[in-house]
Amino acid sequence: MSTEQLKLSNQICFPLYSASRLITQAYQPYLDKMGITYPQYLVLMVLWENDEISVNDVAKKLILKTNTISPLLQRMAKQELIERNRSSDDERCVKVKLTDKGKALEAKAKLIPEQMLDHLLSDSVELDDVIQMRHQLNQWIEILKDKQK
Amino acid sequence: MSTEQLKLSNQICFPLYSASRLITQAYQPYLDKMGITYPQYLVLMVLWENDEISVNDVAKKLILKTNTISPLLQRMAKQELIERNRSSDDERCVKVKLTDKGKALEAKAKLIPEQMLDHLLSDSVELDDVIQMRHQLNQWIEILKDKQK
DNA sequence: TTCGATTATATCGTGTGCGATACAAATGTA
DNA sequence: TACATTTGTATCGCACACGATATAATCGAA
Repeated sequence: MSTEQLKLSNQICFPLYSASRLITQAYQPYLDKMGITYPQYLVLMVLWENDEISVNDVAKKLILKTNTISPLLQRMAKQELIERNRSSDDERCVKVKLTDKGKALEAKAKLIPEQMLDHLLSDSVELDDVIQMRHQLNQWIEILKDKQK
Repeated sequence: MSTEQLKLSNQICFPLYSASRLITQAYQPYLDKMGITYPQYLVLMVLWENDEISVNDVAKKLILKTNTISPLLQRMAKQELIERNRSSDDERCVKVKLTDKGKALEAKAKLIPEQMLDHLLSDSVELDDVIQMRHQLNQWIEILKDKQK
């Protein structure tokens, strides 16, 4: 195996790590206007698609563990963006749903992607490149999720 | 602009965020054997290429701010992986270099990329795909770094 | 039916990331 | 030379991530 290939996994992990942070930073001005963080924005997106959903299912959709999601949802409940309620079916289960305040953010949030796209595209990174990358990343994520167990 | 395109920035940001975390998790077993974290591994890689380097220059190479790097380096100094010394040229400047213990990790660390590559490649994600993605990500990072200011 | 295993959530400790701020050393300029 | 500005580092507060652990509710097999 060549030295070039030996270094490749480092050379792909670091760009992923950096690009992820930089793009999240590019979201920040828009998220600041809404008073939320990027992980909180992800939770809101899940809840706009799912009326009522368990802590566990939010975690699965975001590929996070409940020990991350649980405090995150507690902070969002404190901000009155969501409501947390024990399920009557299964007393272990906590169901989460949007408050009116949480729902109200949807309109503002829906404008973010369009504004972001201007930041993300350029001469060297075009729409087709991004679509291709998304495809590769999603396949990769599926593989890595399986190995995670 | 189509709905598909409007959603694209979210659909690329989340995969980047998830893939970054999942790949870092895949590194974890190897890093655990060395008793370091992924950001600490990045610092070591910088120091294997640079004998003596300032806190600020480490930060620039890792695209992080000094308020992240500074405590990180302090923890690494406490583990005796590195030494921190005020520069005599410029008293504001703190120079960092590897200890023998830090240098000793290099041999073990150099084996990680080869082992990782097995985890990362598959039928659906081949070497060429990864090389292509790295290229795109690096171009993207340059653009986003400029906009960061 | 009982009791060990599993599941859903929460808590704790540690290590990042990052905005805001502080402070001393160096630099530039009148 | 004075003195405002810039630069390099550190500190503080907060919000993740995540491994380890705890606890209660549910499930499942003898």
